[in-house]
Amino acid sequence: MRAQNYSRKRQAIYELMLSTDSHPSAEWIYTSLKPTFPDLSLGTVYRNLKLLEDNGSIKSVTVVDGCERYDARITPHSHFVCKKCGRVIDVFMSDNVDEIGPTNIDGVKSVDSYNLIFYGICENC
Amino acid sequence: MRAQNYSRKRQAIYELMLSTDSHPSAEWIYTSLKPTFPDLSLGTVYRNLKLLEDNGSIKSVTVVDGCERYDARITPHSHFVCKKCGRVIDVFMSDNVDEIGPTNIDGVKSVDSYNLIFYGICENC
DNA sequence: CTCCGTGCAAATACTTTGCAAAGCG
DNA sequence: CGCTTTGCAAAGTATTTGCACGGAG
Repeated sequence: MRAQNYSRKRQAIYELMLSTDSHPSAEWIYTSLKPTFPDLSLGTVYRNLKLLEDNGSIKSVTVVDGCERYDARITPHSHFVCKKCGRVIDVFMSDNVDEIGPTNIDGVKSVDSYNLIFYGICENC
Repeated sequence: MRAQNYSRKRQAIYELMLSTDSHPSAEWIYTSLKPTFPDLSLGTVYRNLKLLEDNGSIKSVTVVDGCERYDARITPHSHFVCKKCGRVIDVFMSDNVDEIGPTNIDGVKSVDSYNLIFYGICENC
């Protein structure tokens, strides 16, 4: 097991993820990088997204219209999803959210994360 | 447009949904009802779930391992998803959750719902 | 007769995977 | 050389849809 990130394409995917707050889908990344890497294939994007997710570099936010959406922002925050256009927007909340956290839940051994998503209409729609 | 729910199979699907708190997937419903309706088809289950969702009788909770999970409990509450076995458990919280609600979010016109999901390990795993 | 509801199978759509070739240390 | 990464195409999987038939009013 080596320290890894030494693939150009993986690097590019990750950097693109870091540079945007649009919570990209695999398709979006593919389309964005295709001009720069004409031989890029969609399979590679999927593989690398999964890999980056596994090593904790990015997170899966949610599935919008059947497409998985990712976020390179690791610090805990919530999201808003536009029900019309599918846009995903970061939502930062006062830390009172933490107070919701891990209450005792019947039938649950341990809680280690949560995901809070708001739904509605964005200002462009 | 008539008041409708007068299909036997739809009725059965809805009643099954009401009788369980396991947040079924289409497949689970299909398997459960197949003995009673040997000629039931998966397509019908999907069609009726969508229909019930559209008319507000049930709600989509989340997607676990690629499978959409539904809930006939309409009153607002949260969920816990076991990352190992995929079990979905209802979570009822003190109403301080409401306080999280619709804060002003940049780029958002209106918020009309939210979805809060906890992840962790359930007591069976 | 006219709709609604359904079985069945084919079609979608996103994602995963097998494999052989290319890259990198 | 050995291990990683990738393109490509095929396979997978959950879900949707077209169509013709069956049932209720």
